[in-house]
Amino acid sequence: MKALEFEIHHRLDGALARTGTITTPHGTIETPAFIPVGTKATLKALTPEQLEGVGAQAVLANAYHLYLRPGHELIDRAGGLNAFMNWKKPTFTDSGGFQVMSLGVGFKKVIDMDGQTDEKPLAKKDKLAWIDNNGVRFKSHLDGSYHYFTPELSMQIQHGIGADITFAFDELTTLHHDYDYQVESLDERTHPWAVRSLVEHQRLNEERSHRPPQALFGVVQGADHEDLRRKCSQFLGAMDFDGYGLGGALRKENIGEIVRWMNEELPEDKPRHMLGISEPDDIFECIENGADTFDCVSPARVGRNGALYTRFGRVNITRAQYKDDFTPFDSECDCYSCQSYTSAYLHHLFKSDELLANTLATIHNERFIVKLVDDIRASIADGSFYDFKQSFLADYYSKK
RNA sequence: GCGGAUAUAGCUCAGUUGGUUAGAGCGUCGGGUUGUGGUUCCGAAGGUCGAGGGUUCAAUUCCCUUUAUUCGCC
Repeated sequence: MKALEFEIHHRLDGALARTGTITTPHGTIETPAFIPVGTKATLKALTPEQLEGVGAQAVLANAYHLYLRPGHELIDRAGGLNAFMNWKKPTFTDSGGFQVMSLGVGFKKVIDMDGQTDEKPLAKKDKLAWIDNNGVRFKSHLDGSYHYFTPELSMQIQHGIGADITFAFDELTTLHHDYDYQVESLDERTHPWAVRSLVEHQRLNEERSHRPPQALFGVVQGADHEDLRRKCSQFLGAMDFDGYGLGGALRKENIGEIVRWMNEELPEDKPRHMLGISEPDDIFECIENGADTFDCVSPARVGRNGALYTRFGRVNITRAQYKDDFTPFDSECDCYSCQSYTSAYLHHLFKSDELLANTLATIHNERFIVKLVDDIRASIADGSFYDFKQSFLADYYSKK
């Protein structure tokens, strides 16, 4: 059994977009696809059946969180992530590399897409991560205990968890780091760590032959510098990864261009996963420029806070206009929430701080983004991508 | 009937010996959220300080009257 197979089915003329299938030991993913995030082996507020109900083809969990609790050895003893969380389809795990940045530099606006923020980095005393060229020292946000992550440990954790697709341990820099730091980060950490991740990964796949083989994606960094993005893509592209993660600080206004720089250099016959992206305009840009899969917490997070997606943009269900609106929130939506409840009821659940609010909002938002990417996939297959993009985005941002 | 207490934002209450545009929590309204540090962050609106009169340069604050609520006693 191979860890991963990738087939390309359709291509978009004049662009890097394609449709295809990623096949893993736990099933197949039709791409492009949106992969919901279940950080701690659950998509908050949803059962696996509900997650499947929104059309999720896979789920992405986080090595850092599961290492701290309940521990990757425990998940291994449970039979792996799929068995542990009762999820039958493919799984991904992030390496913990994101936490190097979020716990270390700690910008409140984590990705800081536009690079223009008033947010200050964490003061030294508030930092929970310290980086060196061998790895990263973390202070657990749960109990304050110290842990030292290396590429090898990240891979051991990700193999213990047992996701089908894992990611190399990398350093996510921000747009606030200067060019020299970006160069140093690639040369001293992200590149050598990718090599070490791959070596340890291959060793673990042999050692753990009783488990289904796992795939490893290298993660491209380089912030918004074309030379660094291309250089990193070439470096990682020459290695024996099963696919690639497109990561790091991405400037919102030219996210498509940055993705193109990477995908022009990366091997065409391997899948590319866009880390942490889910806004509709970003998704269109990234797919057009060759991204195959996406993950992001945003649909779930904003949903739990009462912001729901519609064809005409994102709106807060807590707004007074929904108080006595007895129609479905989105009459065009085929999700369970919109098929079964009114806006007035959703509004009431949020105002009352009821748990079901989280469930219904998460179902709607995840379904919305999953379906959007499904529709984009169909539009590439039938050649209507540009028309679909134009009309969708015109509606979606018509109010802004 | 007598005595006491209380009246400040929609609600529950602060308001320091009288001193610039009277505050908080909750609620209301609007916005934010992009490889998650589980119920979050930001902002806004809203008050003739029960009413009337008086003292004072100045009253939510002191005095008088009155109204309402509430407690206790006949």
